[in-house]
Amino acid sequence: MTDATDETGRTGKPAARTAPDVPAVAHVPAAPFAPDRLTARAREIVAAARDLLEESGPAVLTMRTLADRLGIKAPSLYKHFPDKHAVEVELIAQMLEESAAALEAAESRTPGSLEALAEAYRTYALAHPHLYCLATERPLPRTLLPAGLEDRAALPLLRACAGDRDLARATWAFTHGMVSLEIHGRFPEDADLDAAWKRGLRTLHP
Amino acid sequence: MTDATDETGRTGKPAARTAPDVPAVAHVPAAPFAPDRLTARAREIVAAARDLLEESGPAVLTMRTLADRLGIKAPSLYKHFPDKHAVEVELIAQMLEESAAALEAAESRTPGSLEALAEAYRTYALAHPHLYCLATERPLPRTLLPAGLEDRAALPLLRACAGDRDLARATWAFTHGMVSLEIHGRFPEDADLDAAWKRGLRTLHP
DNA sequence: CCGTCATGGCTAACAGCGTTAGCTGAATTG
DNA sequence: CAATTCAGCTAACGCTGTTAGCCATGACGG
Repeated sequence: MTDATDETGRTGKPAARTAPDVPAVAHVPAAPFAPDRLTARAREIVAAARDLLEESGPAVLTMRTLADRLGIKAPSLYKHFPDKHAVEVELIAQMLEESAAALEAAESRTPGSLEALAEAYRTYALAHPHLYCLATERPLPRTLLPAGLEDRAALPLLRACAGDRDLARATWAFTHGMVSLEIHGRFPEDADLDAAWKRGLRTLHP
Repeated sequence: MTDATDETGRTGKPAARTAPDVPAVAHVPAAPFAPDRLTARAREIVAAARDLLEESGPAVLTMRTLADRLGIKAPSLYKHFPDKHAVEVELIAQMLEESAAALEAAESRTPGSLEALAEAYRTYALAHPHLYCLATERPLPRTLLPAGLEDRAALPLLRACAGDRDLARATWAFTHGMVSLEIHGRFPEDADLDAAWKRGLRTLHP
């Protein structure tokens, strides 16, 4: 569990009195989401990286193939990012941002519905499996992410759980576990996953 | 989702009439578990690989460092395994075997207890996080694994769910999700994970 | 208008990765 | 004793992320 390269962060929040101190309204865009986070060229690079990742998987997302796709040479990428990890961080931020948006949309379509949130989560993850795994199968680079993004991604589910953090975490674990096992093909081929989803959601939210 | 290197397998079993056609007794060692699966030297190599992985993580598990630890040169490893993936497959098999054993032990200690199974699962995974991730975050190399091992690892939970496959899958997803998120430090630092585990297990098995 | 400087490309190179080819000495076997 | 297999070795290839250092372009201040 000692992987060295890690982030510890998670700034304060006064420790939370398990009761709902959760904002009741959705769509407060938590952080202003600085648009000058990246230069225009850097955004192009991230876009190309994302195409590459989603099309062909992480093994193909290489500084050289990435540069190729942009018509430049690999070392030039280092004029825009300090290292490969930094462009991966941007991809992780995109995934967080988009899945938060997907959850917020589901919430405003069907307020309070856990099923709607779960469906949105599953749909987004399965539509972007490589991106989902990239963002999910390593420690969160919290200190490098836009402020508030992690919380924003978590809030819709917490709201649907009426502020019950334990239930929200258990539900998140269930949905993440289903998606993760599904993406990696760990269920038997003939497994009825829709039924497993329904079963899990029904027992978690009776 | 097209990762090329994959295994499709999952040999037959006549499709299962959702009802418990599950063996009622534990500890039937499903497959004879051929001890000549590997030569003695190959087993030494796998043991060294495992030490390396568990001590220092996947980035350090390199053909060269592995050879170093054995006092030989990297190319010599290819006299014993066709490639690196083949030694990883052995590590995956070890993880499956050991976690199956841990679940079977918990089952025979406290028959029918989901809590006991979940605790055994969580304890094993957190004791071997790198191994757990290695075995879990890629498609199962089913065709290369000892026959019956995957099923054996799944059976205790299926028994505790009285043969209800949907419930067993939902529960597996929950436990895997909790462990995965915990290993990668995705929960807030101050999160009470014991409470989340209890909450999830209680609602899944009232 | 001209010098200065930042920007964003480039080539060459390094260390480390998985892996292959081909050699060699020791042990086993017919 | 000859032949063969085993298990090590060195050298090398193509790939990876990354660094150093060079050069053209364009913006800007005096």
